[in-house]
Order: sequence, then structure tokens, then C-alpha cells
Amino acid sequence: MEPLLVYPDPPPPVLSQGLDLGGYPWTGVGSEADVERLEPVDGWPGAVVVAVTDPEGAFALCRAIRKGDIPLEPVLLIVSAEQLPDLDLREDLFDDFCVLPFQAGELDVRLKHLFHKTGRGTRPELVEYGELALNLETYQAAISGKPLDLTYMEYELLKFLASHPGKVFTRETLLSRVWGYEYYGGARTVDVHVRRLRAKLGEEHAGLIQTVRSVGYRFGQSRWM
Amino acid sequence: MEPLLVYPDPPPPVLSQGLDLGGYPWTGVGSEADVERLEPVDGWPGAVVVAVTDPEGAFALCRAIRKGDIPLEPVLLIVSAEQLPDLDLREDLFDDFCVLPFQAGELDVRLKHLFHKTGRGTRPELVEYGELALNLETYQAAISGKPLDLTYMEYELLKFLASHPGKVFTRETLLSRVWGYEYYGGARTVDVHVRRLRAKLGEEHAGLIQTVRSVGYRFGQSRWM
DNA sequence: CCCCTGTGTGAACGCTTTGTGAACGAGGCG
DNA sequence: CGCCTCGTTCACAAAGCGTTCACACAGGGG
Repeated sequence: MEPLLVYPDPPPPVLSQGLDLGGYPWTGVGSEADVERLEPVDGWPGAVVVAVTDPEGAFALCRAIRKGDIPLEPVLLIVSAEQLPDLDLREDLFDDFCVLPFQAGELDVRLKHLFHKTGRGTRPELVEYGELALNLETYQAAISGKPLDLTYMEYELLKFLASHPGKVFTRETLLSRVWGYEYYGGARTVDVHVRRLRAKLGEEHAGLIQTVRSVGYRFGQSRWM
Repeated sequence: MEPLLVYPDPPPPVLSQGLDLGGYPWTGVGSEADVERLEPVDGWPGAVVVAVTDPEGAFALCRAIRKGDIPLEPVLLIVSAEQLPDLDLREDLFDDFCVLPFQAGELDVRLKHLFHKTGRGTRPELVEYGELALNLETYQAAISGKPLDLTYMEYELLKFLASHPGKVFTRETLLSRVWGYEYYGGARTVDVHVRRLRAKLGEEHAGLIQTVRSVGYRFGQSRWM
């Protein structure tokens, strides 16, 4: 996920801590010039503007954003309780606001809510390893930007392996964790699925799934090598 | 102004005081039956739902509202700080929320903000995806400029799918989200509706709804590839 | 070098899931 | 009452996919 635009720079500790806690990457900007200079290639995914310390600068930034100079949505405003009565709603400068001091978690929920409403949805749940990416919401997989056409079991197996890179699993473990705890079937089933996975990953990435002789399989590189 | 719908009845003192202070008329309702019985002639202008004392009842009411049984907008949810992590945003049950204990005036500003947004029509009345367009006001659908003659359930299903492009839904999820939360019926019902939708979309666009074997259905393409 | 164990490979089988056509029944309307 | 629409269910056909098997090949130890 691209970093959120955060104003001012540096933001108040409560905000930076809240964003870090929620796992949101962010970039502090101190001026409108910075907004363009630091803009990610895909554009800003949203903004958190603190109006407490520098209301004029904050609202000026919101106006610039809303004017369309910087295509950006959504905007979350952080205000103090004293500023509440003065908020001019007619200008429609923000999509939501948060009143200091806010409860732990409120910031996170408001951001999620905003992203959900603006259609971008919450960032998709991904499992990533190098060039490989699995989208858990859309049940799609891709490597090196190319989509992989995986069957259900292939997807589940790859998802499990890629979620635990470097770790070796026996066939029995894989059968119980991927196929189900009460599954009773031949261990060679795993072999065949691994083989098909390697084939679909392509020659270049087939080595992502390694055979550990007499033990089982490992995804990715071992941690101590 | 028509009175706001307030749940439960009686609401907590902070809420009734806050509403009275802001000059909002309101009517407390204790059950879904009351919602219809006490409905003003022009319909409810909005709702404030307190989820603190009776979360199940509150969320059930929100679902009923969102499902369209009670045309109503916007919905403001009142929650405690402890409930924040449990809020399910994917269901889209509310337009904004307020965390107890809230600052004096925050309720007023949030209500004003909500009315301002809904009054200006920020809420999209259209669901669009590529050549497909659904008009939520007129219950009409069209693709490639040609109108689609959809039945009610077909429209609801397509609306739900098109509102979450790329995401895969199981038949059970679709049954609960489109048909209703306590619907109990065969999962094959979904199949048949999907088939009819694909037929009405035409051969050219039938691929918009994809089958994900062993999982469910997906609308459109994922947006991360 | 040989043997034994473990793994890769290709193909075939058979179950599960889904598509398809049709029928049934409820509800609305003339 | 008869006709129509629409949602649901059922039975059957078709396809997809997981599983298994037989065999070839590789690695390691004696």
C-alpha cells in the first residue's frame, strides 16, 4: 500500500503512533510543495490532516486537495474538541473527522471505514513472497506480474507454503493443515500437487518449492542460509 | 424537520441530551415493529442507533434498514470504545459512528456532516463497472447502453456483486448478504440466478461473473493485476 | 558398483462441483 | 378462476479436478 499523506510534518505523536499501530505507511508533508514532491507513483491513497496546531495551513491544504489540484480521497481531519463548533461543513473539506483525544483504535476504524466507502476497499489481504503474490479476497495468484491459473487445492497449498517461508513441512503435516485435520489419504497426493505447482510457477520459479529429502517440502529460502 | 429514529427506547441520557441540545427532534423505538408503526408520513430522515446496551438488536435494526425494508439514510452508530475492534465494516451497516464517551458537540457535528453529505448526494446512486450501470434509484440496469430487464432478485444479486468487483463470494455468503441473513435455502438457487444473469448479460459480457470452483463466484476482474 | 529408499512423472479413474433444462408453487392481476 | 411472472427446487449431463497407481529416475550407504 502506498503511504498516506500526513500533515503537518512531523505529526503529533498520537497520530504517528496510531498510524504505525494500525500498520499504515505514511509520509509527513510540511507544505503544499511537499505534496507534489513526495507523491507516490500511484498517487496518494488518502490523507490525514491535523488541524490542531496549524488550522490555516491544514484547511488550505484541504482546499487544494478538494479543488482537484491533487486528486486524493479520502481526507480524514484531526481536530480538537475546541475546534468542533467552528468546523465549516458547507465547504465539504473532509470526508470524516476524529476528535482529540481519540480512543485507541478509533483512528484505525475510521480509516478502514473511509477506504471501504470510497470503493478502494480495505487493502486487499495479500500473501507475498518475492515476485509471488496471492490475493486472498479474489482467490487469484500472480508471479512476476503474470496471473497464475491455479485450482482450489493448488491455491490452498501454495497459500499455506508461502505463508510459512523457509519452514519445512512433512507430507503428513501438509495433508492435515491444507487438506484438513481428519483427512486420510496417500502422502503421494502432496507430491503431485507440488509437481503441478512447480510446473505452473514456471521453470524460473519452480525452485521456490524445494524438496527436503526424507522430510518433506520447503517454500522459499531457508532462514539460516 | 421530521424526528430522527433513535434506538433503543429509551436511549442513554447522553444521547437524548445531545440530540435535544442540538435541537434535533427524535423518536425512540424499541423494536423493528415500532419502526413502521411510528414512521412519520415523509419517512425517517435518519437514524441514531446505540449499539452499547443491545448490540444484537442494534445491528439487526441496521441490517433491516440497509436491506431496504425501511428506506432511511443516514445511519449514525453509537458504540463504546470496547466495541471498536469488533465493528464489521464489510457489512456497511452505518454511515458514520461516534465513540462513547464523546465530546460535547461531536454528535451535532457528525449529524450535520451526514445530512450535508446525503443532501448533496455524495452517496453514489449509481453502481458502475465497465459497460454495466445500475441505477439504484430507478431500479434499472443497462449494459453497453442497452437496458437489461432484470427481476428483483437478479437485480439485487448483480448489484451486490458489482459493488464488490473482484472479490469472491461463497454461495452461502451470497445467500446471507443478498437474500437475507436468516435465509435458509438451497445453495443451488444462487447457481440458477447466476446462470440467468449471465444469459441476460449476453454472450459478450457473460464472463463478467466468473465461477471460482469449490469457492463461489466473482464479478469482474481483480484490480491489483 | 549395487541395492534400497525416496521422489518425479505421466496417465487414468472416479468423485465432486457446476451448468442446464424443466417443473412446481406462490403471488399478483385481469 | 385462469393466466402470468418469478423464485425455488430437482434431475440429469458435462466438465473439472483430486487422487491413485505404475514406472522411471536420483541419492545415499554399504
